[in-house]
Amino acid sequence: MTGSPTFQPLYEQIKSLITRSLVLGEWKPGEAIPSEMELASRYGVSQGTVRKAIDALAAEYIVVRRQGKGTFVATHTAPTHQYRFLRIRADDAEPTSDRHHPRTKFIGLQKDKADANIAAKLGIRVNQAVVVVSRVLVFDGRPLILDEITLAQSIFPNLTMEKLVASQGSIYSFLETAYGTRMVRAEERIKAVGATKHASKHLGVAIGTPLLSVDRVAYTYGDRAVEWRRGLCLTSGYSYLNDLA
Amino acid sequence: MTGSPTFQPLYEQIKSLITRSLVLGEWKPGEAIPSEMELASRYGVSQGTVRKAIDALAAEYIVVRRQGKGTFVATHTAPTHQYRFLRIRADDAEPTSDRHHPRTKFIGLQKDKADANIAAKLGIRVNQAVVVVSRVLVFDGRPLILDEITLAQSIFPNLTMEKLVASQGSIYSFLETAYGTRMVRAEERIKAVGATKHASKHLGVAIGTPLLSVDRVAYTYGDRAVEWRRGLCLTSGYSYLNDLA
DNA sequence: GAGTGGTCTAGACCACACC
DNA sequence: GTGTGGTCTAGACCACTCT
Repeated sequence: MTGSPTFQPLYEQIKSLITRSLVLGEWKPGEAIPSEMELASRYGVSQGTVRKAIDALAAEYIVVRRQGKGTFVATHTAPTHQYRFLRIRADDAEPTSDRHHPRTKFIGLQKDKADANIAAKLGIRVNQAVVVVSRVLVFDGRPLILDEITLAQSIFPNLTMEKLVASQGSIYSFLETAYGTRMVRAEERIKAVGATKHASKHLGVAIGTPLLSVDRVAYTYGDRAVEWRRGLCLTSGYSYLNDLA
Repeated sequence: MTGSPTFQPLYEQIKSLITRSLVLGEWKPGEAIPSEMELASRYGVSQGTVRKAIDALAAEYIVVRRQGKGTFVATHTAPTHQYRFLRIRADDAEPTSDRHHPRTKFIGLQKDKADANIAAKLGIRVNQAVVVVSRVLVFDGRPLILDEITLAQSIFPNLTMEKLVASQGSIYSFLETAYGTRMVRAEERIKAVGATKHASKHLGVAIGTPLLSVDRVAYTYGDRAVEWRRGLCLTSGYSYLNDLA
């Protein structure tokens, strides 16, 4: 007779509890979470229910299962997952080939205040402090992508060029180890644009050259937007890959 | 001591059996497949194992579950799934809004022979007969996408302009009802290019205007490639959306 | 061998659709 | 009410990893 209008399965609730522990940092990226049996007794449910909750988290790449070893908090630091969100591949390479590590050239870092657009995308207030990182990604010696990455200072304080340059690998890997904030998913909006003067300089092409403009909002646990970026991408010999299902 | 090197779970085998029935047309798109209990007794396994097989098929949108009613073969004919693979959205629309049905303007249909590139993509022999359909998709009165769609005649025989024009809705919906071939997934490769003379004419923009070039290979059951297309897409006021996970 | 995730089963009960 | 898919449980056994 309670008449709960919104029925929520037990495994969804368990999934939320596990996610909550991830947000609170009880288990850090790369670490193992407790075994299914342990979690089952902790939450007072059967192992099968915990399993279904973890299945859902594994499907979202929030955790990774390894048979015989345990279940681990997913991370961007592993070489194979460094550039998990990067969809650019050489046209002559296999889509599945993971050997495409670009080299990063940092260009600048400016402190700024959020305008209305960025404030809306990041869910912060207008004029709140942000950091804008500019960089170029170099593939096989060719500068292909010019990125402008905007982060809220409240979440990523004391970010400096020195730290970025010192960090190896992807920026997500760095943010994860330095601030404990892991990017879980992202939304991209793609357009075709002509190269601006600024882009033409950094990518070494003529002004007006067609480029992909890739806008991205990246989210951490609990669908919280924590990054906005715009990438300008040269696509001669390279393409943006997407699987539709 | 048999030492089976490649262990395959029971539910994977059941999944293959169900897929086989789909390929053979035992259950047509839109129809219900037998209940879990029926399939369980047919294959001599428990209901839970059948459930797991169907779960996998449902995750790939090959079948659709409806609580209380049954499990149905997925289809492109439902209004909400007509343009399931179309990722273009108006910038001012919600990404989730499904009200974006474009209008189709067919331009031409030519019979041709597969060149090396198309033969490789479609897995057919060079010089095998193909049909190339040209069309423009019109959004809100504006011509946005110029498509060139290549299909093997062996799979889609007797395709004519009349039939296409007479068909309502998406081309996948038509191919599904007319030939029973359902597109299950697709791979796209995206580049930025300048509008050719041909494209500029049909999209009403200047030559050289930056466009998205979207190459697609679409697959039916069993990962069989059955369509190759190239779309040229104008992105003023509209974007290509992609979710990264 | 001990511990982990992975599979399979059998049965109970819940939520939903149709009659 | 009957039949469907959806959830939850309990237990058995398999496959993998490490010691």
